[in-house]
Amino acid sequence: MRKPLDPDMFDPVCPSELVPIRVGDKWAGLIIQCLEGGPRRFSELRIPLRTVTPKVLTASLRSLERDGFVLRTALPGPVRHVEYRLTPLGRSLLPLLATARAWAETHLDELLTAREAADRAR
Amino acid sequence: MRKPLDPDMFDPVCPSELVPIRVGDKWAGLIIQCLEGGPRRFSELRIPLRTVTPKVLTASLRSLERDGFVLRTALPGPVRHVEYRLTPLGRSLLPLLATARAWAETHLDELLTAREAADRAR
DNA sequence: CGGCATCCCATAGGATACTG
DNA sequence: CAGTATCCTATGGGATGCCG
Repeated sequence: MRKPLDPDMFDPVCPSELVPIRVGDKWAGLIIQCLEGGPRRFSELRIPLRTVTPKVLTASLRSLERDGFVLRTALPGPVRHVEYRLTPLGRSLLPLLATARAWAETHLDELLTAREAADRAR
Repeated sequence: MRKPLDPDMFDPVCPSELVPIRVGDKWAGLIIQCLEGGPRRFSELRIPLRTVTPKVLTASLRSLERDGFVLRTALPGPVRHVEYRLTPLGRSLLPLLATARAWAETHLDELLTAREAADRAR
């Protein structure tokens, strides 16, 4: 049984781009949280990540793999099947990502308000 | 009495660039931690931040100000004097930055080891 | 299915020099 | 002192199309 992913995180209405906290590159944080519930395949990752292109997703996964956050496993068989899973090191980032999410939930609108006011003032 | 800053944070031997956690732009996290101990002037910030150029420091401070993390105050008087201080919103990032630092202290060498191994394998 | 090859562009950020 | 002004480049990331 796989843990469902928080839908808000990928909601274009609340783009993570506005959150001034990033883990790795643009997609790494989301990827790691996608993998929290267990291994995922390449195309499974593309679904919640909607707008990510294969090239960029590959690059991000390779980077995560290189730094020991993610383990890539190509399963044998007639059909091609590749799995990505978190390593313990990758899992060590989960509390941080949860904290970042919590920060965003309680403070992001303050940021937005301040930005709006600053932009209106000039 | 101003709280001394952690020297390791700015040590080129442990460049924060390797830490896959960023708050805002390249310098924002360091700036915020520089301001933790109280208001600082422009040129005071340049000292721990050693390699930052004035242009980039200005840009980062403007961005932090725009988003309500930092308050800029130009004090009156014959000599020019500008102070930067954290707002409550800016302070709300401090626990996050502390967590990031803690992560780096306990896991950064794992990352480095994994990266080294991955680079040697290819 | 799980990518890679190619092209392209915007932006971040650094170097250097100058100023009110 | 606290910035601006210019210029320059690296790279992150997107678009598109092809492949075993």
